[in-house]
Amino acid sequence: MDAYELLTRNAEEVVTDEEVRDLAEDPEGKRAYVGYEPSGVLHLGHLLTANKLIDLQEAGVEVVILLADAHAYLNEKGSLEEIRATAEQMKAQFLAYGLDEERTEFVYGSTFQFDEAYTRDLHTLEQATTMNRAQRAMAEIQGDETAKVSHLVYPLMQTLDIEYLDLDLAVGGLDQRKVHMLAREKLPELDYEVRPAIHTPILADLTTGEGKMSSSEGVTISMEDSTDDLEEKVNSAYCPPTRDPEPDDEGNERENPVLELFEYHVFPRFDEVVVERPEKYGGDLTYEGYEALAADLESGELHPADAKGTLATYLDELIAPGREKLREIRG
RNA sequence: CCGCCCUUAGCUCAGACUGGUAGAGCAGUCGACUGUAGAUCGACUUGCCCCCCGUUCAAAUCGGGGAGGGCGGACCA
Repeated sequence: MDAYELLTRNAEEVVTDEEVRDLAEDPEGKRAYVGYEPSGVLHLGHLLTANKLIDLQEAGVEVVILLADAHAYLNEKGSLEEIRATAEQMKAQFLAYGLDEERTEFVYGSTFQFDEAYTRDLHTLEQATTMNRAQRAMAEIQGDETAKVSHLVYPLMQTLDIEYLDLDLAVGGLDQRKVHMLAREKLPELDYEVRPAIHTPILADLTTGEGKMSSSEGVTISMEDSTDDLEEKVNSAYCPPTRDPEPDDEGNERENPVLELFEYHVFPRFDEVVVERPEKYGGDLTYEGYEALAADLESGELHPADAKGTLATYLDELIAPGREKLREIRG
């Protein structure tokens, strides 16, 4: 797989394609980042962007993971001390998941975001940004909480992080899109360079196929899940035998979350997927890519129940090292 | 600083005027049906009624105080 393909595969959006093509010409030594609010337990949402980071490393790009302790503080996730403790757990889980320790730089936001130069730039950016714009950028991240001044500062800091971490590329879920667009617009106003962004999709809710998987309620698969938890959660997933399900009665678009998990979590990490099936149902099946599996589900060759069992097995394998790490950390 | 409105189940809200220890829809859980899930049937669960004090035989409801949230307070009309 060539560098451009590694950078863009499974991406929902690439901004801009020309800039990323340029980057792919000579990826060695270039720097890309994702910022995460520290969390004690990684879930599939984190792992989806981590998959992209693994792709980037394979293409020769240096990866920076911003452990965004100051951002989490702004977002009222606890004291800086508490936040840093969970950040350490997060770091350990990322490495267990498969990020290359030699090529991954973990940076605490608080180590540079309180510096004088940064703070001055932040205030300049505050002058250059309307409240309306900052709030719109933050809306996806903020959720239902009442808007505070901290919520307006939050995306402005993300904008500056891209400059201060000396990056060539910003990576994030599609929920980060407005923040990255704000950054692309504002960085030149401070005489800094524009950087491209790559956005991963937001996967559908497991049980309904609608909306987002980790939208507050809903079932989330995380590093904490036992093998049994995984089986139970995957088994209860919405899974019609098709890749584009009909909208529900209220007209909401639906995806097939089981197929999405195969596409975005399983196939990027495994060259071959084996469906173990009793003779009664036709015996084992082997897939080397997502398309073939999706086509078989669509045709009826692969029954959803067998797809689910297989999915749970592979997700379990992906999560196992992180789960073990968590167990160690917690004693 | 001043004024008005809101706070009841996980969510959206009814009930308050005319005190009698709470309801609906959605969600959720469990069965039936499908070799998955959903849909569809059938059953079930859910509450410091924001907090404190007071009135009362009795307070979600009335009175006082407080907290959290929303909105308004130039000019013109």
